[in-house]
Amino acid sequence: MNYSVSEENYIKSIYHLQQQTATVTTNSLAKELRTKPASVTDMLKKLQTKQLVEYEKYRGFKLNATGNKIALNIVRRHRLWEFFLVNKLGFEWDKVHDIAEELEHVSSIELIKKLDSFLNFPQTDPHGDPIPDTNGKIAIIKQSNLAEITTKKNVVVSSVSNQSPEMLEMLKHYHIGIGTSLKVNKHFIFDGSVEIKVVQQSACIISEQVAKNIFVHHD
Amino acid sequence: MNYSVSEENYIKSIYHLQQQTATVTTNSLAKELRTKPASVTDMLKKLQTKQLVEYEKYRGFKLNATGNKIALNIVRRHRLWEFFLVNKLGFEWDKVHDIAEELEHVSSIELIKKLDSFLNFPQTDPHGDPIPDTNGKIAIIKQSNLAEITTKKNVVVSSVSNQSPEMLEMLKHYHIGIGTSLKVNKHFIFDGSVEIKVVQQSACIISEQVAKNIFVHHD
DNA sequence: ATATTTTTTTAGATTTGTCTAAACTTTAAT
DNA sequence: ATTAAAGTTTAGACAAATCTAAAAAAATAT
Repeated sequence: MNYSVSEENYIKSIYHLQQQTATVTTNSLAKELRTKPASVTDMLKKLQTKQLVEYEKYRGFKLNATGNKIALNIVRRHRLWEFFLVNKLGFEWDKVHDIAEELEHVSSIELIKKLDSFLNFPQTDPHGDPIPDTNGKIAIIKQSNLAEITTKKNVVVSSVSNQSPEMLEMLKHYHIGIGTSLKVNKHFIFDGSVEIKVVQQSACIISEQVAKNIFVHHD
Repeated sequence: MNYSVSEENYIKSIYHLQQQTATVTTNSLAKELRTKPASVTDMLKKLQTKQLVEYEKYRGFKLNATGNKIALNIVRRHRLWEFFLVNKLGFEWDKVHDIAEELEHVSSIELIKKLDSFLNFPQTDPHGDPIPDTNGKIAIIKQSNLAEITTKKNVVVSSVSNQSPEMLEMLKHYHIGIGTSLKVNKHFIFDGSVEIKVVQQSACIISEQVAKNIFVHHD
């Protein structure tokens, strides 16, 4: 089965919202897609008749198994393209989202297969998010952010949840990227700021807001 | 100014048809786009109000300077993607057209700039067709096909006009590709077939039909 | 428990791109 | 020069995706 660009965008957005709340509301989806609630209702009826969502009037909705698989396929394409854009074309990671958003809808299966192989089967995209495999299997990387982690342990940056240019600028300044090793020295209770020590850099302090956006796993 | 996928397809098709006849007819464009003449008329009115074509009722139409520039930009994107698909992802040249047809509509200017650079600024696509530059300048490669060329000269295959799997199969069999050096030994008047000698291969005879589709330039 | 606010859905309209069938031009044939 | 055929345009309809405004349902506040 083939889906329109619009349908794919809805499916993908529902998927992303479900990562936070199991069931998604009309309003939240409208906001995510920068559209109006009425449009969401319309499209949801369509997705329901196509048997991709479970939907009950006024009650919210969620993807069923089929919908989930499709979503993961779109996410796969998106993240492979992001990897390509950053690692082959030399884009900064804060510039690739919108372009990948267009590329992900190109429908050739063979294309994605060959792209994957060309990129050498990457496991995560440039922001550290895992790339689902062909069957829609996605690695669950259990990770904690720098605000909640216990001190004195060596950790590796696995992903960054805020991908804005402003965040990228900060991270560059601190010499932090995906894969960077660092250690948390101390949490300051007063404002929640955190002192960290990036390898080969002198220790520095980051605000709680920044700390919450940097996710790490134990090496 | 930004154009819809549909508008871009019309512009590109008009451009291609104009290579053969200076002014394009409704029917021929409908055939090219696999749509109905009525739809063509509708879209042409739109392109006219957008000032991209010169159009007179019942009289055919052609791109104006603006339309031409836009067309060349689309052709540029298409051919760069074809080059990428063949030379980076390892597609056979007969499989890339439809995929490039989708990729060409991705709108980021920066993307094409970086892709061009990543591909090392190729001058021609995998079929030997020249890639227009950013300003819409396109090299006019004067070329002749093997049916019309005078014998005994060393020539280099510059492009192939029929890009079907069947043609690719033949060319592979004869060890002919873009850039292959060969010599025409003899034209047979009876059926128009041509004896050629590909470097490092023994001489062979190709039909007139094949000969007409292989274009060469003098080395 | 009732009233108010928020959220969601419906009804009806709009835009884009397409189509069919009928009308109209142009071209070709006698 | 008429007629027939071919090509083109118009008129009106349709599907997809969106919107606004009004109605309906659910959540919240008094």
